Amino acid sequence: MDLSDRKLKILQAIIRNYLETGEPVGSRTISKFTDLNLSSATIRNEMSDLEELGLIVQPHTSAGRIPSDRGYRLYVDMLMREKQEEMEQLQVELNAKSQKLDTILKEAAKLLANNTNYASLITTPQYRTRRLKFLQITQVDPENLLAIIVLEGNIVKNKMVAISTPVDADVVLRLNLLLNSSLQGLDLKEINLGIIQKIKADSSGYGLLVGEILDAVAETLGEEEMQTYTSGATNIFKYPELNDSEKASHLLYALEEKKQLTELMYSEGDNERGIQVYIGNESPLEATKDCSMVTATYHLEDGVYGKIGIIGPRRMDYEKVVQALQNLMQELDEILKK
Amino acid sequence: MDLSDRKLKILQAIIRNYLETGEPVGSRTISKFTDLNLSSATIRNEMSDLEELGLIVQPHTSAGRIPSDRGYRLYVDMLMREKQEEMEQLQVELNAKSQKLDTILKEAAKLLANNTNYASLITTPQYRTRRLKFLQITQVDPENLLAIIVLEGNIVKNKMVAISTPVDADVVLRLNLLLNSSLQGLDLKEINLGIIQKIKADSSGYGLLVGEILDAVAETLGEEEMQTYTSGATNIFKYPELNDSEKASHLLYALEEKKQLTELMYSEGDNERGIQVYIGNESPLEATKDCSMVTATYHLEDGVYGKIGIIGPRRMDYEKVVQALQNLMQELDEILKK
DNA sequence: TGTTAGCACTCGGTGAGTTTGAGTGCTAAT
DNA sequence: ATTAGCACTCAAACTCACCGAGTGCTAACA
Repeated sequence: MDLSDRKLKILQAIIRNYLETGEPVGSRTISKFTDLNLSSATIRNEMSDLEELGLIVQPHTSAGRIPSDRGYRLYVDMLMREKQEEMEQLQVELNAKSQKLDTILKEAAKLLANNTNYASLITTPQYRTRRLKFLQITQVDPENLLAIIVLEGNIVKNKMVAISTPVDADVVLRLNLLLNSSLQGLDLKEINLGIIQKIKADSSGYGLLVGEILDAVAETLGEEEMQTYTSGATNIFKYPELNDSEKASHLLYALEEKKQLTELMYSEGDNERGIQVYIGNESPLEATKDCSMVTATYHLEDGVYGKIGIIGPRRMDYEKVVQALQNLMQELDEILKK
Repeated sequence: MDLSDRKLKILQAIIRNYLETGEPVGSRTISKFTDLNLSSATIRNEMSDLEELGLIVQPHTSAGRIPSDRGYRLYVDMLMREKQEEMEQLQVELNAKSQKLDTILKEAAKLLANNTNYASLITTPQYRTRRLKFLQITQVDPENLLAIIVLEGNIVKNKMVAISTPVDADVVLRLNLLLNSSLQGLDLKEINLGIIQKIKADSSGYGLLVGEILDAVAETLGEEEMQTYTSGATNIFKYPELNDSEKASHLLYALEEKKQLTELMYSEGDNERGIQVYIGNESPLEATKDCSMVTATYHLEDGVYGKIGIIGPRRMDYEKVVQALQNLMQELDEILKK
């Protein structure tokens, strides 16, 4: 049996209708809904075929049909191919008043959630490959030094270092010189034990102090602080099929914990550019078995990227979501590249 | 009609029992449950009185009784008075490995939620009255200066300032001297327009540059970035009486938005030290009409404080919650004062 | 006078039986 | 190849009787 054009049209009609109503859709509905001018009986025959092909299922005998995961998949794939060119803008407007990255990201998540009525999540970008621009040690008070670390792209981190013995100003000055000349321009990965040993050796006399500081710096840099922000978690209550306490609770828990979802978003290695769609059981995550998830990647500059995702019911308006994601990605790119 | 000791005991028994089961409790249960050795009939009479006093209510004729908001209130007040002295420790152990305030606070919220099985929230402390310890300007690259601001208590903030014209090293040095001598030791409130004008006047020649920097500094300090972290939001699904989508959705939305809840926590002005309890409709917030909320204040040092709160069902184990809050406050005090 | 036993009454919850209606599959006619 | 017609299915909604926990009241009791 083959997938005639008519069958595809019927499948599409079934999915569209189901997206709207959330109810199983019957032959009569389709017969009226489409412009194919076919009777419900004919539709029934076709539906029977579609079911045999595994694209739609009946929740129980004598109920209408709903799309299966495979059905959605086909639909999404079709969509993606079609919508490649036409691009009606969906208004997504990031207000970049604040320069702070995390504020922008949080706002982006919120925007996305509000625009789509699904839950959204977004991660901070990964800086693994950034180079150290410079490093500055300052004496704050007799017991504390402040280490300020500036990375390429003007990412600033700081760390208070409690020191065991007071030092005076010119030592701090020399420390700065030493550390900067040794570390400047290095990749975070390159600042490893070897280098640290070498610096300690070079620092005639201040070995202990230098050690303390380097440890602190390494620790600060090591804090891989990828964060994930979520928004619109409560949107899921808008969809009756997720709105039972069992499912909602699991899903919300996953959104609160974020860890698993974040991992999932980063797991699809190859597909770094472009949009990834998980439909129902395609997701390895228990909590999202009854949902669909659409993820995308935004790019800051070469090699530095973060992820955006949307979670909603299986009957998600994939068209709109993909649209919204693309717009947002574009806007993020613009703002972040400044 | 008076509140005899016996009535109090019965009320207490009713509440205790209801806290456990979540079901309306009947006279027979109390008759067995307490050591008063009274028949159910007697209990019924007493319960009838308690109902007349507005301390308990029947959800419908021929059902057991459940505590009213007033009943809970009485119970909580009794509890608070009694438990003033005895203090069995509840294990609350903050792992202070990271020095970063927000990490500690997030962990505190999580801990609290896990220990109590309710939802928790915590705000970052307010620094309004902190003094400027010192300020440092560093040249990062030809177009950018980095302003680092250290406040009392070693709170570090930083801000990148894009400058219109490049400057050389000794100008930066003089800037540092000027700004520090003018601003050091000042309260954030004291750094106002007047002072800024005066500094600009003093900065013969660099007026424009100084202006840019001061604006940036003021902006950074002005960013009153009180944040609220929540945890354990999904715990509310554990309580059937909150576990209907209408209520849960509202509550979770409030927890996601945080704004209203934060305002509420800070609204009780006078009660700055100590623990505040809102039972059901006592709260002005629509979203928590079916919940109880217990809030407490933790103190960093004079005048600097933040809030912790717990949200759960009306039948919250107030005893445990108050206990947990007190322990956590104590622990926070210790860690944060370092 | 306070406590108790007994009894009639109330009402939410449960479960069995019934009805309804949307939807299907099959067959025969077009 | 399409359609009209019809018998069949089954979840959802509704009805109804019954159960039992719990009450209020009254009368008896210590």
